This record gives sequence, structure tokens and C-alpha cells, in this order.
Amino acid sequence: MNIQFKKGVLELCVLSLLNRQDCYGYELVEHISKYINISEGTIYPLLRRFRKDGYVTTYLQESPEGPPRKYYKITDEGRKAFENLLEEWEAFIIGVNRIIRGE
Amino acid sequence: MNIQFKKGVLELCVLSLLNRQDCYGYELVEHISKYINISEGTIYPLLRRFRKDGYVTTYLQESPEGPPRKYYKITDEGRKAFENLLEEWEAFIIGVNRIIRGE
DNA sequence: TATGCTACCTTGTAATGCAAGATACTATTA
DNA sequence: TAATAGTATCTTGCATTACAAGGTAGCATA
Repeated sequence: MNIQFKKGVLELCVLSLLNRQDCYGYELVEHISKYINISEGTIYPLLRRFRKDGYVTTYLQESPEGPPRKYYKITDEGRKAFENLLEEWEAFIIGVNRIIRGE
Repeated sequence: MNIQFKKGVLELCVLSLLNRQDCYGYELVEHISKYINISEGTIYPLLRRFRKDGYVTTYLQESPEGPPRKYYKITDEGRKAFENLLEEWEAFIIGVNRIIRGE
């Protein structure tokens, strides 16, 4: 797995999942790493960035197992960011494919 | 254009173009930036990395305009790297799409 | 007791895109 | 002649970010 591919795309993936439902950090790692190899040391700083940028809010909830879970809830601003990012991603893929396939 | 998307993908694009024909740096910038916004400060260090890793060899050729052009020629090793990178890229896209589209 | 799983977090390192700037050659125009 | 613009190369320093590695803590099971 090429590390560099991931840069920027993880934000898109996380926002996409949060757009469907509130999640806690560990849950996001588990879900995403089914398809893309990521670690917790990547997700937690990213979520802190999101909160700082106003893309998510958080609330605590007790867990039936282990310490309490910190849930992340996407905001309207986060939703806008997600839509922009998704558009950019799709345009990017098209551009890359044109270059790779030789126009 | 999200800067982060580009990381890693530029290597794939450059190798893909060199796989079709020898190019000089400035030419690569012009070609790629038709679809993806990149600058010379990105390409030249990348090409130096490629040479260091044995993915390309170089030769100089006079230009009808401006200073001599440094052409980059892909090696067998570079071609292998390209094929691996392409496979990884395609698998990566599939994974990302699964996450974004909700499996 | 200790092992393993869940769940959170931080620190330091490595990788790399880019802005900004330098250099230099050629051609065109004032 | 001087100035401008285009081609073409390169370097330095900064910002971003993924991750390995480590730490803390709660709960369940052996």
C-alpha cells in the first residue's frame, strides 16, 4: 500500500462515513482499514483537525466495553466540505486517468 | 485542487508518460498540468529521486529555443515500478469508492 | 494475576508538494 | 542597445500529514 496515495483521501473517507452517521474514532479506524490500511495515530489527529475547523462536534457516550466513546457528529460546514472534497476527488480521478491512459 | 490528493499520484503520472516516450522536465510539467495543477519545484526533485532509484537515466540534447534539455528515459526497473504502482493505484481507487459509496 | 480487547491520546520522524527565487539561453520589440 | 518574455534548468525552506511507537485506562476472561 503506497502511503502517499492516502494523503488527503482519508479526509474524504472520514467525512463520508460521518455524513451517514455519528462514529467514534476507533470505529472509523476499523471500518476504513477494511479497505485502506490506516492506524489510530492517523485518525485521532485528523479528527482533532476537523473539530478545530468546525467540521464536526463531539459528545461522549459510555461504552458497554472499555472506556467511554467519543462520538463525532458532522456539521453543516463539514457537509459542505465533504461535498467540495468529493467533487474535487472525482475531477482528480478523471485527470489522472487521462494522463495514465494517454488522453 | 486539493494538494494532498497529488501525493504519490504524480509518480504514477510521470512514470506513465516516460513509459510512452522520453521527456524533459519542463515538458512533463506542461503536459501534466493540463489536468493536474503542478509546478516545476515538484517535478525536478521527483525526477532526481527517480534517477537516484534507478528508474530513469538521463541525457542532454540541445534545444532550438532556450538552454539544453535534459531528457529522462525510463529503465526496466522503472517500468516494473510503474506496473506495481498502477496496480496499487487501481486497488486503492476501488477501496476508496467502496468507502465513499457505502460498500 | 495476567492477558487481551476496546478505546482514547501524544510525540517525533519521514515524505513530499510548492512558493519563491536564482540562473541562463534565445527571440522579439522598443 | 536595452528591455521583455518565453523556454528550461535548479535549490532552499516551509507546511502538511501518515505513521510507528508509546502511553493511559476500563472491562472480561482465563
